[in-house]
Amino acid sequence: MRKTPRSREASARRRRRGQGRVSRIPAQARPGRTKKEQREISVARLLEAALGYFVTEGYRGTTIERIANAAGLTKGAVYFYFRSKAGVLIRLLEWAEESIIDPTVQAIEEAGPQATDRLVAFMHTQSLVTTERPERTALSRLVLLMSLEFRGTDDPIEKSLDKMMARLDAALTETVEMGKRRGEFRRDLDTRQLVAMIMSINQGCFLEWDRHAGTLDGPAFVRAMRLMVLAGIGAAAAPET
Amino acid sequence: MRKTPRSREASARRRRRGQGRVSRIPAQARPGRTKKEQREISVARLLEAALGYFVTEGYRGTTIERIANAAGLTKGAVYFYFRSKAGVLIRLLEWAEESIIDPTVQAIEEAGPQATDRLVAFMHTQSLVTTERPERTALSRLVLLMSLEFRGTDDPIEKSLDKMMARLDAALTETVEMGKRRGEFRRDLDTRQLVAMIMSINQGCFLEWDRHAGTLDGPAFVRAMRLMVLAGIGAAAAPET
Amino acid sequence: MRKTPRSREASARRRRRGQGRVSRIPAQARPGRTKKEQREISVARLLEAALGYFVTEGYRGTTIERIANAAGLTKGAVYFYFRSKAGVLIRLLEWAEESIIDPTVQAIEEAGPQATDRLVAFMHTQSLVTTERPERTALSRLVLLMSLEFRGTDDPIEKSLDKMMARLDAALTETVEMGKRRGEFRRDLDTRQLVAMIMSINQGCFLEWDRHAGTLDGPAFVRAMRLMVLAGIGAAAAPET
Amino acid sequence: MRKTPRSREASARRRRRGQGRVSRIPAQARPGRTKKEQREISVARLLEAALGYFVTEGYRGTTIERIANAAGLTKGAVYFYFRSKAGVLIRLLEWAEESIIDPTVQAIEEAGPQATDRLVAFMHTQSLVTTERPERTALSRLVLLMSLEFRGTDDPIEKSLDKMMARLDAALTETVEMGKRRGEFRRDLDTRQLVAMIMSINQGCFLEWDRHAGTLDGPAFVRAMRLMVLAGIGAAAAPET
DNA sequence: CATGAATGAGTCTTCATTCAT
DNA sequence: TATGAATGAAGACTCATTCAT
Repeated sequence: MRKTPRSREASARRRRRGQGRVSRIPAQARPGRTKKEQREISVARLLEAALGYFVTEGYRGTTIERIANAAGLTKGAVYFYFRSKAGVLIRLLEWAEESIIDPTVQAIEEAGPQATDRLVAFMHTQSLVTTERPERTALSRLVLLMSLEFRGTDDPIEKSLDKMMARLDAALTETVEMGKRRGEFRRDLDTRQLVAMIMSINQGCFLEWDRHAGTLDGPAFVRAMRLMVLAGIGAAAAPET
Repeated sequence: MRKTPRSREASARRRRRGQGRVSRIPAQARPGRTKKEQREISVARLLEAALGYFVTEGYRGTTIERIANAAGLTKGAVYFYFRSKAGVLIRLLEWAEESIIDPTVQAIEEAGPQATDRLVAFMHTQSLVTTERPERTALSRLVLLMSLEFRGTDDPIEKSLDKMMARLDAALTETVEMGKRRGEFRRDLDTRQLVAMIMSINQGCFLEWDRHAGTLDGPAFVRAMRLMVLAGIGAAAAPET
Repeated sequence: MRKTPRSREASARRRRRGQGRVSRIPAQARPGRTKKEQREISVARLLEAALGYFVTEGYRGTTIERIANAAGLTKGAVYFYFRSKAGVLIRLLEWAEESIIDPTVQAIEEAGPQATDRLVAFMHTQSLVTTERPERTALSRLVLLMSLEFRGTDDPIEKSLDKMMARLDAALTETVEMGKRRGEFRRDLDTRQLVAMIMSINQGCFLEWDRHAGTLDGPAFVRAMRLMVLAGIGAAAAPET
Repeated sequence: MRKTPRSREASARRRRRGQGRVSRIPAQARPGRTKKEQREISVARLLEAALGYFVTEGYRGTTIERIANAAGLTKGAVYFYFRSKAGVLIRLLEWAEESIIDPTVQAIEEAGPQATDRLVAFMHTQSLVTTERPERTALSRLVLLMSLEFRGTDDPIEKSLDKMMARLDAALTETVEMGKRRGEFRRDLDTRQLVAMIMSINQGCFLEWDRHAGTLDGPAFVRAMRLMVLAGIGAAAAPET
């Protein structure tokens, strides 16, 4: 029993002396593309592959080689496009900030005048479940998972993750304060606690969703989440028992 | 001169380890202890050290050597007491099952006749925050974190983790069903979704608590959580907006 | 400062290995070689080094590092070319099958019509002593030695070794039966025993040859062996005393 | 696939924290024995266990712990009775010298006046197969196997093994010379070669016997060996073909 | 643009050996 | 007489990273 987290799959040994190699069309062999196009395609494939592995096997659990192979390239190519393994994650995190955090913050700001609407906007843009753009869900998960994996690491990556989370905290804090002012949200709980609770539920739902991988009814789950949060935070909420 | 088939001459073994490590009194040198006592002390220290690292650096991120050193022992000692690195985790998980899952399930069963009481009992025994027995919090966190790290691993550890989670699921499912029957809980949401939500909040709170490491007011946070869950799940919950 | 989940900072890696090892020109630095050539050279060197150590120090007694160093490479290179330590042996065994067993079986089949000729062919192709292609002797020795070292191991290597030996057994059995039919060989001994005896002498001679490492006169020894076997197995053999 | 020569049997993990330990009557607990008796019993058990493992798994392949456990004792006990692992082998080798080499040399000297008788005596005392005193066979095998394993080791053990072999060589040399003088043995082969051949056959037979573990008819095999050697070495031996 | 060879630090694990009790 | 705790030096194997082509 020397296995463990995504252990040394026999698969990785497919390598050998290059005889039985899975027929893999070398990325550069594809015809009729400018270098720039090729570059973009390769980078995109690499990032997608990395994203897929990082959110399922973790950062440490993913080897550069697996990423490269999944993208139809070799290890060296990763170093051609990225400074290092961390560099890949950093790029992914930048992508997450652009496509998750920015839109979320923006959606909150652009939502109607009611705090409740803003809260709903927050939950929806987090895209817990989405079939249209699956990589968005993966990116959300990435932020959550990497926060966990890099917690207490003192790594620049931790900082940048913290920064992203802080942006969400800030947007939510503003929303909660507005909600309280407007009488939409309960006032018996500290703003800080309320924000923490919203984030808790949001993140917790990601975890649960993953845990039941596929056996949970997506739309129903999202609806349940929305109802729970609104009921829990609402002004109408039952007084302490 | 090669001795006995490539032997480890005892001769040349002059402790060359002392590169500044904390001066460490060899554990066995401590006087006046029976072997049984010594064993218990060492195992306990090792488990505590492992627990501490596993929940902060992750399983993969923790080396056997660090665990050993933190316990004032050497790598070899870990292998004297445990079969392998996984063996350490397994023992920790057994401990978690005994001291977290068992009491939680029991507390739910022994709580008053009301489903609400049972739900509160669940939340309290999960002991998100506790000063009395800090290792209980760590053990809860361990279960959560390891579930993440071993997800999709096909490792026996994953199975045992799943089993533990399933026990909580089962206890909560029963409670939710009772609550619905008795009119305590809302009926507009599927039991499965409700249970998933409770678990989500529970787990999400762990995450948030960690994330704000110490800057959150414990009791207030726990109270917020309780209020949120009760409001969200309660019969009095506001109908869908 | 802990970087990327417990990362191997490239930074601090200043070759601190140079503890007097033979000055070793990094293999890849050698100029003017295509990758294919380089690969072949490295694999060949590695296999030769491994063969040399395996037959003198045994499989267990040989470390990957020694093999690598003897080939002017580092441990990592061995794992670049072979799956594992066992993988090196397996490749060596394949080589042995091709260059020892195959030719031996073929030589027996192609030898003249007389069983005696076939037997002589068997002994000669086993190449107990040969100056032309010294690695053939080493490979023969390897098969013998590894059979011993892996005996009762339940390792796939044991199986493949058994298979090789079985091929020799089969070829000899056929030869002995033919010899008996044609009246060339004695009939007072069971075929099975006769075959076992031929193998015994063959293997025993390897052992003795090794034991007297160089102090025995090669050609004379081989001649003695041939005479012994022929006299012992011959039809003219003296009846039991 | 990280196994190999008698690899890390799961069995060795039977250890654990002493719960499921196989019920093992502690050697020292047996009543009504003087210390001297106990000593002798323990040493004997240890030596037998070591012998059994050394000849099946090899010296390197045998751990002190396995020896101890097989003898119903613990590792420490081995160090109580023997200086080291090598010490165990040395004692075993002394035993082999006493019970194999000495009797063999003596039997040769005491055999009748004919060289042939002496040669037969040599082969018989080597006791390739014997049911009466199985440890004699094991000890013979030990000498052969350890010669192989320690070959080229520069270890004192190698020297002592060489010494033992040299005694057999000497006795055989004398016998062969006598046989040539008396016209019993062929004179067309150098004495050295003849002696080497006899040793070869003797050792080769051990190997073959082991290889066919049990599927060979013992008495018939021994008889075949005797016939082969006598025919091969005899004066009546067929002239070179 | 990308590959393949090679490196070496790091990590798990094994095992002979020591020693207090 | 013997045990159990503990050590530490290997040794197998992994993987991020470098570099010539």
